[in-house]
Amino acid sequence: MQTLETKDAPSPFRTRAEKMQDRADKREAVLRAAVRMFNAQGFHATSLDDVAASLGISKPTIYHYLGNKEQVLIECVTRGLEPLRSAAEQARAQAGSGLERLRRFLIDYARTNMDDFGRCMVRTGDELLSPASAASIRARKREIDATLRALIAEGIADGSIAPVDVKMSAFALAGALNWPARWHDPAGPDSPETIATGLVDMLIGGLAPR
Amino acid sequence: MQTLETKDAPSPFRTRAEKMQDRADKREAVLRAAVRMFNAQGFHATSLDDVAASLGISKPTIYHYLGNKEQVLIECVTRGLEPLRSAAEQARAQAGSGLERLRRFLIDYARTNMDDFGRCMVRTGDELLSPASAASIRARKREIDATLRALIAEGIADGSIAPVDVKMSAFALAGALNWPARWHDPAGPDSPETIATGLVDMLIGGLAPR
DNA sequence: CGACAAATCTACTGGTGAGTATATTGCTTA
DNA sequence: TAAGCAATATACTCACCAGTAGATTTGTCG
Repeated sequence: MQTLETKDAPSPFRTRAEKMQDRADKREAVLRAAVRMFNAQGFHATSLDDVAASLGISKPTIYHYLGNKEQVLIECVTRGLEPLRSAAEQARAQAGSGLERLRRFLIDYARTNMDDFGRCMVRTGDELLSPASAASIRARKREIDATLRALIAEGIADGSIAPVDVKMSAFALAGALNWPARWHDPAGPDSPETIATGLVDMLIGGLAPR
Repeated sequence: MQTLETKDAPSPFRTRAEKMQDRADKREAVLRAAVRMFNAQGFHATSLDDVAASLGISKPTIYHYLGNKEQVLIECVTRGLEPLRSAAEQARAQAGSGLERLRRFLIDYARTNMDDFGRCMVRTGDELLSPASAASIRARKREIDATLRALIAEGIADGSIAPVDVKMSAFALAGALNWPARWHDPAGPDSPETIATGLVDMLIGGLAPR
């Protein structure tokens, strides 16, 4: 296998690695196109013919790369979930008070929910998936939720968080930070960063004056 | 028109008023059946044949009462929206500090979002409706949001609410209180009442210790 | 009574969209 | 060079479902 590559004169003969990369890139492009259309029109209202047309390819090509329509959706949701899983992992490993770690996590959580895959993940209810896939996705979401609750509980234990009801607070936080998946306009004036910190600071501080 | 009615021996001959009531009852039954199925399986995945079958009637009967499928959905959303509009009206008219009035409103808001029509209203995005209907629904939702923001602003003005960012707080509150439309299980242990007050109190108090 | 309207059915049409069968082209490898 | 595989297309099939046509029943009103 020729590992030497001429950088400035790209050969039209692709190595095996390059071809795998090509394939991955095309898969990726299909997913990006699909997720945008799912977010804009909804899953059921988006046909794979439409997705294919938007890329200038034909439907069987999508089947070649992704198997079937549900797979396309599952892959989109999975990609939306992954950064959350990773943020949760980090949060659990980090040092600092419960509140500090929670705040960091919540901001990541909110930011992630505003990108294409995150929005799709939030908006995809169980009813769109086969029972088996729905269960698997639910399980992964439950892990995120478990981390959220653990961070709240730790904050309460170390005194950095008030003695709130853990379950209720977790629901309130998740709801407030999932909601932008519905309304956020990437073309709007507020960046995801600004929105994320704005929402989180309000949730931490509450409405009542101190 | 015979206004005399024998209470204990109901006649099989219906008056005009009774017949109008009959008609309204049937419309209502169709909507209840439809909204349940929309919530359980999604709008696109629910056929009117299914809805009809669940009532032991046939599809043309639904068309007789409601025109077409979009009308069914619009009617469901409208019914979900009405209690919110009414709660907003009340809140604007009431006396008390901004925070007190806001709290009352938020609890009504949360409760409403957990009944069948409320859930449907929250979950029905613009993409399911024709542009015209979507615009009309959006306008009504904007009014609710305007009330929410006004109450927050008044609370800030009278000192019962901390000087938060009004827009951000409104989004956070709405998101947290809409979220139960996704996860609340009417058969679960917590009553809508309990959940509503739990969420609202957490949002008012915040996470940070006082 | 006879005409009309309300309520309801069965049986259809027409469109859409997921998924497939099959052909073609060109690269890779024995 | 022949076999095989990857990538892609065209052109289908099949199921489902919104919406409609038209018949039927029944109660109402002139």
